[in-house]
Amino acid sequence: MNIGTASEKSGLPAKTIRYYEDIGLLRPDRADNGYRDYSMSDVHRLRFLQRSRSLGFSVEECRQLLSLYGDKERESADVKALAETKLTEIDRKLAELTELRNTLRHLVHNCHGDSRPDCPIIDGLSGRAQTQ
Amino acid sequence: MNIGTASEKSGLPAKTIRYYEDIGLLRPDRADNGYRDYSMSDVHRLRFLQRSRSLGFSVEECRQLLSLYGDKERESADVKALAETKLTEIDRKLAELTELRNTLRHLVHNCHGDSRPDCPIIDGLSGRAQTQ
DNA sequence: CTTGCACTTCCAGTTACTGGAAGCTTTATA
DNA sequence: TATAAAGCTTCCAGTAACTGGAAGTGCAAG
Repeated sequence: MNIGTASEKSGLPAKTIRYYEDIGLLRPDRADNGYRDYSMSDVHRLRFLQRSRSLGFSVEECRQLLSLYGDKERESADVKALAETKLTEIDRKLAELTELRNTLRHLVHNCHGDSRPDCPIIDGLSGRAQTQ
Repeated sequence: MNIGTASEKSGLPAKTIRYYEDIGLLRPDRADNGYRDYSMSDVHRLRFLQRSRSLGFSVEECRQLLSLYGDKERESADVKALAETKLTEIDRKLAELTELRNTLRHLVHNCHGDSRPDCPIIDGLSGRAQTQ
């Protein structure tokens, strides 16, 4: 499929898809007319990149995560260690997102726009306050 | 407190904290010697910025979220609409993170590094596959 | 009193895109 | 079949969000 279709299916702009190719994150085929030709597997990689980037992982972290798949030379222990490191990060992100959601929920339900100067919303937004 | 302490408490590099001041995200006091002087409220803002940036929100989105607090001119409906938009985004991010975690968990527990060529991990990593 | 570390500003470099020009290919319409 | 529009190509420049380093000042400890 052409880059436009891959863009639609992955949620990434065509520009970004070409950029990801430039930095070696995928290598689509080329058709006879010179157009890039994306497989479903390419689209899966792109969707994964779209997601993990939007969740705050760096491009290099995404590269590592992608290497968990399809890299036949990697040792099992190696793969597991990397995946477990990322799992810990993901769990932290989940906890932080949950807290952020709770705070915003509170804001929506309890604040009425009167902006009392003592509204402690910022404390919630910033997570458990460090008093020391 | 000085920028070094604010950096420790917020988890942001001093460089980044100065940058956030440059782009108008906070306005710490200045001591007589010219040093920036951060309050606990500043640190809360910084911690919030650290979190929401690492969770994939842009600086401009963070600016909006920060404006939910302390902007006494905003209308209640306005604040609620913004918060609710962000809540929807956060819920989507939560779902995506949860899926990503499940996929990595599966990888850690079920893949043994033998890299079967039909290992469907990439499908999981990329979310529900779009077959059409 | 001087060594060293933290702070200041300023400017240059990096990461990860993003926009636009110039040109070729394909597709839709007259 | 002509031709216009849309989609693709490369290349180069610009932006966002930092990040590193130089050059200089403040301050606390030995």
